[in-house]
Amino acid sequence: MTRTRLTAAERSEEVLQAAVVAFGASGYAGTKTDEIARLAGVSQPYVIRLFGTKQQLFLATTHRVCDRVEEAFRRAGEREPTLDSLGDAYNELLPERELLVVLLHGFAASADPAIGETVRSRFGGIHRLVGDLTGASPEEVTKFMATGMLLTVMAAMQVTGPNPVSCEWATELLNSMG
Amino acid sequence: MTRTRLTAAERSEEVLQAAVVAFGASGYAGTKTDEIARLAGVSQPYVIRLFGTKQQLFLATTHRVCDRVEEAFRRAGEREPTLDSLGDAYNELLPERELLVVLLHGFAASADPAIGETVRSRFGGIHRLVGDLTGASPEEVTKFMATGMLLTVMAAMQVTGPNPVSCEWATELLNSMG
DNA sequence: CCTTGTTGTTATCGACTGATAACTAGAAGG
DNA sequence: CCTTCTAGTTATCAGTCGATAACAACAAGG
Repeated sequence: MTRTRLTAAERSEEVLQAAVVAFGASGYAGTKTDEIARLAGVSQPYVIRLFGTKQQLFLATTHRVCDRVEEAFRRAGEREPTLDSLGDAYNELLPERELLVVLLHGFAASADPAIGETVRSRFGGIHRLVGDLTGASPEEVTKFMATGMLLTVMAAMQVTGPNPVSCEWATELLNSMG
Repeated sequence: MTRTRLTAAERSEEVLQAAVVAFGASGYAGTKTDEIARLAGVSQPYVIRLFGTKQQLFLATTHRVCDRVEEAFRRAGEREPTLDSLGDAYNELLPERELLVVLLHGFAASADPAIGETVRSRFGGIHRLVGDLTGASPEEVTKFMATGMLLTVMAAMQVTGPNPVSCEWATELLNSMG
């Protein structure tokens, strides 16, 4: 078995995907760079060399996740510029549980100045994007964002997404979300 | 200055209050037991002896926070059994930012089995309590919980509560929450 | 073929951190 | 006063984890 050699950019991409999974599972402080390295199939020091520092890797991961959310929203907006359409798009992101949960971990880690600033900026950007794409009223956009946060929290608690823990209250919530 | 000697129960209470602040700031994995000890004015090994383990201390902290939320809801429900009344009660909890943010850190740390189970159970309990106290429809209760999660996330991002980071999108969200 | 640049590794450090053990000290009861 | 129980400490370990440094291996161009 010959190890495939990739360019630094290609390998960084693979590490980033591994980072989404790992950070999504255990958060910023709770994830070891070694775990990410194992998932990506490289050594731990190489992960550090590619991204400089664990914090920078987490920031890159956060940006990646936000990019994907915005991309999904934009695509949905092109198809049909309504909140329902964007909501469907968000729901289709849910199966990749780690993706959205990385967001939550970012919010939670806002006490770190660099993370806090990044997360505030990206969240604001998504909020604005939703309004711009749909032209919905501030009240409607707020309700949309609130529902999104509830869904994200439920994903973190593993009552939504793949292999959900069965919970009566969870099914009741999901049924009454419209 | 003579050190005041307290009973184990009294000291545990002080440590628990310190734990709310510390865990609220840095989360489960990101908080060191030594930091909690410093805040409580005792030595780090004593914190461990009082609670057995860092995880158990975190679980106790989560229970404490959920108890306080439920207590606030119950009190508000006695005064006036409406969602608006409970919403006001939640807003009055907001100034103690760490309190609600501990919740968020609990959700985020759900990958740990013990924490996940605890957090699911308590969240379900709060959801049920809100319905029981107000008699509101499932749709209304869901919207209430969603708004609560958005507020909690905003508290974590430090755009609500004391000394908020000023953000246009944050003020817009807060104004359109009814 | 050999030099050079880039991908990737192994070895290792140094700081941290939860937990344990052993000891100290204040209070209560006789 | 003395014993005993509990509150609390200091000292310290054992394992972790991010980061650095030095080296190895593969590819490409001359």
